[in-house]
Amino acid sequence: MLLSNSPLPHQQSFKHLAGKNFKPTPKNSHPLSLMTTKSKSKSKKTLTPNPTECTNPIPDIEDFSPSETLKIRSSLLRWYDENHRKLPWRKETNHGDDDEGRAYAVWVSEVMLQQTRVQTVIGYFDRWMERWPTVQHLAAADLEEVNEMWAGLGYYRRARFLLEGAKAVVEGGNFPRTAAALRGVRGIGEYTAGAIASIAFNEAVPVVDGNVIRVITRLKAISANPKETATMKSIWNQNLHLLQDLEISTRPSWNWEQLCALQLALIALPAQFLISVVHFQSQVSAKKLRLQITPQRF
DNA sequence: CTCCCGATTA
DNA sequence: TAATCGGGAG
Repeated sequence: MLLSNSPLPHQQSFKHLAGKNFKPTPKNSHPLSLMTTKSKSKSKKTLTPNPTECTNPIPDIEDFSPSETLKIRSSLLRWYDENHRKLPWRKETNHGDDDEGRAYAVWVSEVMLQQTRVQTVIGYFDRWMERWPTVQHLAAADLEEVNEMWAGLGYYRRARFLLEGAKAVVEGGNFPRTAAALRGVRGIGEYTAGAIASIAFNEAVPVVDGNVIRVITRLKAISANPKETATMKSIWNQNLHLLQDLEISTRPSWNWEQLCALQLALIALPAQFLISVVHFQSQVSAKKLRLQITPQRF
C-alpha cells in the first residue's frame, strides 16, 4: 500500500519514496555493529562458546523501549492525520458498515500495488471495482475477462490468483477475517494477509513491506541486511511492538482508526517524514544516528 | 531457500 | 546485457 504524495519515479521499489540520493544502507557499515550480515556463524544452535555471541545474533537491532514506542507512534499518527492521502481503496467511512467490502478493495489494491505505481493503479482499480464491485462479482468472472481488465499491468499470474482466491472465498461462504485465515487464500501471503486483517478487520497484526523495512531500519539505524531472515524476523517484531498496547498511546482509546492509521503511516511513510523525525531519532539512538543517518541521505 | 514476473536502470 | 526491485509460490 503505497500512499506517497510524491510522484513515483520507479515501480516496484521503495526507493522512490526516499528521493534521488537514497542509497540502501550498506552492509556491515555500522561501526557499532559487531556482527552483521556476513558473519557466517551458522553455529547458532547448541554451540555458544563465545559469551558475547550468545545474546543476540543481530547486535544493532534492539527492541523499542516503551518511551520510544510512544514517541514513534505519536509521530506516525500525527503524520498520518496531517498528510495522508485519500485513495479510492481506502474509504474514510466508519468501519462498522462494510468491512468485507473494504477487505476486498484492500486486497485488489494491494495485489496491483505489488507491481505498479500508485498513479497507474488508481485507474485500474476504479475500472476493476466498477466491473466487479464485490468478491461475489469477481468470483463469477472468468479468466479471459480478468486478463482483459488486467492488461497492461503485467504479472498475469497474480490476476489469476486473485480470481482463484475470490472464487475460493465465495465458495467458502464467508470472508476470512484473520491474517491466519487469509493466508490460506491464493495469492495472499504474509504481507497482504496482514494488511487486509488489520486495515479491514481490526486485527493488530504487524505488516512489513519494503517501505516498512526502510522506515524501521532508519528509525533504529539498523545496518543488518534485510535479506537475512533473522533481520526480517526482527523487523516484523519491531512493527509488532508498535502495535501493542495501543491504549497507552496518545489517542484516547484503542480503535480501528488508530490501528489503521499506524499501519498506513508505516506502509506509506514518505521520505519527507523521515527528515522531520530526525530530531527524536537523536533521542532514540543518538550514537547510531550520528554515525549513520545523514540528512542528505533522504 | 529459489524462482517468478516486467519495467526500469546500470 | 544484466541487475534490480517485492511479494508470493513452490
